[in-house]
Amino acid sequence: MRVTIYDVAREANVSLATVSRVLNNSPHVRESTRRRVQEAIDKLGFEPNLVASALMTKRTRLVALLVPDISNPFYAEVARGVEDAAAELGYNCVICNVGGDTAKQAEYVNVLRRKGIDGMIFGTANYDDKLVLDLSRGSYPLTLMARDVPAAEVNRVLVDDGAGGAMAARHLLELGHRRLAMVTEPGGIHSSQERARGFREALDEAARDGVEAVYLEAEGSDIAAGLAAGRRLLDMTPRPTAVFAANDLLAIGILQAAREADTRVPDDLSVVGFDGTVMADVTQPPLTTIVQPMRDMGKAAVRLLVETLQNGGEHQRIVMSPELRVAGTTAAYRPARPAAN
Amino acid sequence: MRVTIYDVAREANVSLATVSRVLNNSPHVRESTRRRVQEAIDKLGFEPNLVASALMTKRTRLVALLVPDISNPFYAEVARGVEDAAAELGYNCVICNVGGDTAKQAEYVNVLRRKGIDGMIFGTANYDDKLVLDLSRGSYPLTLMARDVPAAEVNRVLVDDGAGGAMAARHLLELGHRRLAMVTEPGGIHSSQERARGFREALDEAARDGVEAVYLEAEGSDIAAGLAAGRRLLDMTPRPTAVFAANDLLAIGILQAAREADTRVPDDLSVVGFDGTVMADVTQPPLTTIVQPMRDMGKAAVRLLVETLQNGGEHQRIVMSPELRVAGTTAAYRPARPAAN
DNA sequence: CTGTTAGCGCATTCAT
DNA sequence: ATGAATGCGCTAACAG
Repeated sequence: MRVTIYDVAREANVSLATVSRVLNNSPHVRESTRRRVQEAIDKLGFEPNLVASALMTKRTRLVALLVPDISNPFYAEVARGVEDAAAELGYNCVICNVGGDTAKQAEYVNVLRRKGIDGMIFGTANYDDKLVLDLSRGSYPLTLMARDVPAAEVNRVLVDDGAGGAMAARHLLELGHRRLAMVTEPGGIHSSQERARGFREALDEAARDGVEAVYLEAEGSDIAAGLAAGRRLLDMTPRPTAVFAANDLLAIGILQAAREADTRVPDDLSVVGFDGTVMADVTQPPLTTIVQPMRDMGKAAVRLLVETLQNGGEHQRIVMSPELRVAGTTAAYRPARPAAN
Repeated sequence: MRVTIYDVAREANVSLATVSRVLNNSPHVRESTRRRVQEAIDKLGFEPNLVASALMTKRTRLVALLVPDISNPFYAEVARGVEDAAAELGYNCVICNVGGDTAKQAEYVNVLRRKGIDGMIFGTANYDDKLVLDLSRGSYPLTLMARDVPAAEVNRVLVDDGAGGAMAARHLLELGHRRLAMVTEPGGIHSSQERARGFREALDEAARDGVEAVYLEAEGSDIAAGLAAGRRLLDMTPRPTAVFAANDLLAIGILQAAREADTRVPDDLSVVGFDGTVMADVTQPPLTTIVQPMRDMGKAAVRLLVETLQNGGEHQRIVMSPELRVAGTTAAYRPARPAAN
């Protein structure tokens, strides 16, 4: 970056301002001068310094994506959508793994703002996230992604978790299951609670014919937590014949627990997951799951954010619909089970 | 970002220069003035604008990571390492999905440079990548990651693919397999070829007792390509008793082909993958694979890059060792197979 | 349509 | 140890 706008101006016998106008496609430039300037640009191989430009315009065309962990397939898929849409719109995307650490997250946000990042997508936020509320009050451009903070004035891209839970419930009921279980994520993860609510309500609607349901809270959100929860589940008497897990990883853990216990899936236990990550496709049998449109969610998040950046305007809220993908881990309830082995 | 260094200077009754010195921890500031300035900073809630700073210093403390696809678990894991190490060193990380498109990649790089990105990590590069060579000649700070461009003067973090291939070969030989296959990625993917070379050489060393090996080139690098290759493989007569796939996804595809054909793994066919992504853990049985230290590779890549950014100096080359992780898809060759079903 | 004049917010000489 | 002056490379009024 050595040749500057000034060099171009001299080469083309015009002023800085004219070069700048050409660069920014201002309509107020005669075609012949535009060409002359363009030639000078090409000849000198001039490439505008966007840092200098950002200092004036206050826009870096950089957005940030904050996620708990980019190596988690769900967030990786979302990130793919975010980056794709950002690139399409002329933005680049800064990625941040914030884990669960609130202080770390605040520090990240602070540095990013000072670096001139135009706006952020939060793939992680608590229900009453102070940081989000502060940024929202300062009207810093934000999109929340798969996590809501009801009190904040920001864009949102959500998935109808309740509807997803209901889909799982109805699927299992239709297969004839009457003794059901759900494994939820620990603590106050809002989306997990919503999935449970939808599941419960759908069961309640159908409760006329003696449906029982038990709810287990896992001790984490990963495969190991699913395995532990699965073991507890399989020890229960009477044992549920079908289980809905709040995410795919938990479901996969439950599959492992079933294998340990020589419980056949789906013959002796039906399992439904949530997310539809690539992991669901490689289990054996492939996991029946409630699919979130991860990539599209990422794209939508960027589009809302950029819309806010460029046009301001009202904050938008997009609620996407999950979808049941029936694969190999669910089957009709069979009252009379053949002896195994 | 409304309060500037100038406001602080007035508040503390000093000049801009002094405030700047305090901000940059210059030793030439009296302790009492430093404190006075610091108080003014705190009182006003001043936060330095890093864009302005970058315009002077030419350093944004932003690095970019270019990968084919962040939703690919291998790159997601690498990205996790990159971002972690970057954060630790005070850098942020811009992520870019460049797919296989050379022109798109060049365009990305161009914009990133103009945005002042300090250096880049290439998780994708051809053997004689023109872009990498150009950047290298312009002495733009670069680290190549899992892909080499021999002629370039840049940092590198590589994995000993040849050694990995050899590990796979020796593992299978030790299990008594004598009729082997390898499924490679298509075209000129250097790492895949190296894995094949290591595999072949290890077999050659042991060739005294009649080892046969066949090499299949898959038509892609994903599960579908593995499935197709697996079908071809299982149709061969005599059929190989063990197969080494150039990556986990291909291996998973082969597992699926085996299932289709009622070929039991590992009883009737042993399968070894390469990478050690999370996907390898959730197949049934879990995939025996050659593990790359993905996260550490990402961290090392950043460290080399930042080292170059801060101290210049010689370009470094780190070669990491892969590791055999024996799981459930490999077993001893059994000449007399019991009738199945 | 084009040129002149000011900055954006900070770092960095060079004096003192 | 501190201050005054200058400029990083560009955009944005405001004239003309």
